[in-house]
Amino acid sequence: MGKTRSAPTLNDVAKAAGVSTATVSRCLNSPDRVIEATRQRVMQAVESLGYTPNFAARVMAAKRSFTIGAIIPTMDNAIFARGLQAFQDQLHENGYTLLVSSSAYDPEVEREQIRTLVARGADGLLLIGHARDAEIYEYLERHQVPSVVAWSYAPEAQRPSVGFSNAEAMGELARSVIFAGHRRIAMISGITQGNDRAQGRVEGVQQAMAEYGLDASALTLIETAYEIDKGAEAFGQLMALTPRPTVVMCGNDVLAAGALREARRLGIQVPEQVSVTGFDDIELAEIVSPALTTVHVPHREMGRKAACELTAMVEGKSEGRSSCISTRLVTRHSLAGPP
Amino acid sequence: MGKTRSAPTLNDVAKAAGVSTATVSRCLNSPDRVIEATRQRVMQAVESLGYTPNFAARVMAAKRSFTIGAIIPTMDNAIFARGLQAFQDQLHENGYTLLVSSSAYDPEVEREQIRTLVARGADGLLLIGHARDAEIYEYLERHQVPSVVAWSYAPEAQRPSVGFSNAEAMGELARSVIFAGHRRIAMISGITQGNDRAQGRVEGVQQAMAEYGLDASALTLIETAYEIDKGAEAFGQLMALTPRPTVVMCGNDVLAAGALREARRLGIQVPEQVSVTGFDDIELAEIVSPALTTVHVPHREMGRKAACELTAMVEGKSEGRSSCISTRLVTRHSLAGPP
DNA sequence: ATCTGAAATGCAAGCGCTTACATAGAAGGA
DNA sequence: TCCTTCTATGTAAGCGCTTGCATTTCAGAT
Repeated sequence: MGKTRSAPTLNDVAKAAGVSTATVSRCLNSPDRVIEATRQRVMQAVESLGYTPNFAARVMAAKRSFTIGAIIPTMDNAIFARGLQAFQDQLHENGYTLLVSSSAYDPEVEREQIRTLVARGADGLLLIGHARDAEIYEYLERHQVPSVVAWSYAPEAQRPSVGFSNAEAMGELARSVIFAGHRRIAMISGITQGNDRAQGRVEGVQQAMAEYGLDASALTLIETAYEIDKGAEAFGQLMALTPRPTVVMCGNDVLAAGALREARRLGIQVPEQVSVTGFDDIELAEIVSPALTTVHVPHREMGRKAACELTAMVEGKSEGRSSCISTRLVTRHSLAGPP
Repeated sequence: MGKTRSAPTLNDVAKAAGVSTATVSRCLNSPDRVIEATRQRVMQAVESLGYTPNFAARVMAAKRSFTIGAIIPTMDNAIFARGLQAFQDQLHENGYTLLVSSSAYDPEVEREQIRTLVARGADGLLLIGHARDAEIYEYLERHQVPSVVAWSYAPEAQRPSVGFSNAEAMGELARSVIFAGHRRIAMISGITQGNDRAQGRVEGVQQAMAEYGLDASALTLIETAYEIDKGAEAFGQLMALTPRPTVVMCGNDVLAAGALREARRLGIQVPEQVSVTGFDDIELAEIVSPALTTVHVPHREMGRKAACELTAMVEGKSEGRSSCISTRLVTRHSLAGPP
């Protein structure tokens, strides 16, 4: 197959330009430390050889990767998409690259991914939610990798977090549900085990019930994975109950979409016969019919803030401050009074 | 600041276990080349030090990263999610890690991402669609990075591809639309510029029309970005036409979901007053109402096949074979005869 | 007991880059 | 003119790992 031209290295560029590798490196990394004429010669060589620096070598020598890692529970649905996109955009603006992996809500997998990302030289990590083995935080500390937690706000934790109070946000929605007259309340929650966001949302509902003098332990609760089909299934079970709940509050919009789909299949009118609510206000919420009454989470804002905080930490400009973003109710058509 | 215990290296492990670094390395990479007793000692040291190999160093020394890169046009919606998930799962089974970036449908960005991924030592690349500068393929060749194209099937191209014929798939749907009696056909397509999938889908409709003796140039076509809002907007424009089309074929389910949303807003009954079709059969298709008549693409199968082919190429076990997967029509409720 | 060959382990040379330090000109002041 | 002070560039030491080759070890054969 003839001469196998293999990828050019710094050295090749240096030779071609008649300078040392140090100069080429400087041209690429701090152009102003090199005189104009030399720089042009070097850049030309780079261009004509089609040189791309070897990342591994660079990371190794510089001990800096300008890469941020993020581990999200799932890529399957849109829950994290918008926030992550904003996170990435901001990161890019700040000169960093994002590496994403998904843990499938499995702590064991997550731990593994964290190690992988660190081994790959991530300068910082974005984590979702606080619930996590202390050992993991120790590991990050040892490797001196800063991290911020998003989708959850807990100023009392020593970890910086950028998010909102899941309990309060859901509580607000629950109060308006109760205010609409509902008393037989059911909830389809995500798995609360090891998921502080899901836990917070359940607590939010319970607190609101307590506030209104309802028996919070009377809340009919089904926990299931955050999938459309699961939401549909849970809704089916709930509708088989006697007496039937008059409202089904869902842990997120995906679950709610499943509930709505099942309602349609069963010929149950929403909101005439039963009300349904969501959480997150992803695009889906507006597409389903009836459009979902839900809690709007400013994902973009959260993503951007998390990115800024994290890069500041990586660059030693911040010790890690938590910030709280505020959610708001979005009233559409899936919530009405009880039948 | 006291003693800063920093991350342990191979060397630290070697010392702790009283062996050479070579032995530790072998323990980790080919355990059977090391005697049981030694291995135990080493593993114990690894464990107690909390050692994680430095990825950059490993890649550099081994010239192998067991990493595959994928550049998809967007992460925003679910179009690529399912296929990519399957791709990743299979990759994981084969012992590889996936790195994903999204190009926002911008060739310039894509080219950059490809370079980045290669620089990061990706052993192979997954690309979406064929339309791409020849220069890019040359670059990949020079760096000896194999690639496979997915979401598109073109056996005549020298690049291996795993996908389906977008034209045929859409053609089949179009034939059934025409068969249902529609003559005034409109289409909301993704941007066809530099997107062979979108082009193929449009051609599919036109071919079907030609087959049935309709004037293919009479197809009312709107090109727009693959976003819900855009789909809604385009649908609005189409409905303002006189005479109104009796069916709106959408380039994918996302666009169709937008169309349906707008129809509801305008008080237009689907499919009584106008029919709507989608493409892809993502979860969304079943959630919207009426549920979409669409083309089912076996994304998972495609993802797995692409992963297998690509890893085979990386390992020198394949020269790169293309394979075609087959789509099928899914009849739901959004398509009926013309009013 | 000695020899042989295979198996286990050690040695050390890189992989491609960054960067502290050394060096060489150039420019300006005395 | 000579010396100081910059500035631009070169030199070379790693970064943490893998791996070809050399060396040691040890079981079995003689």
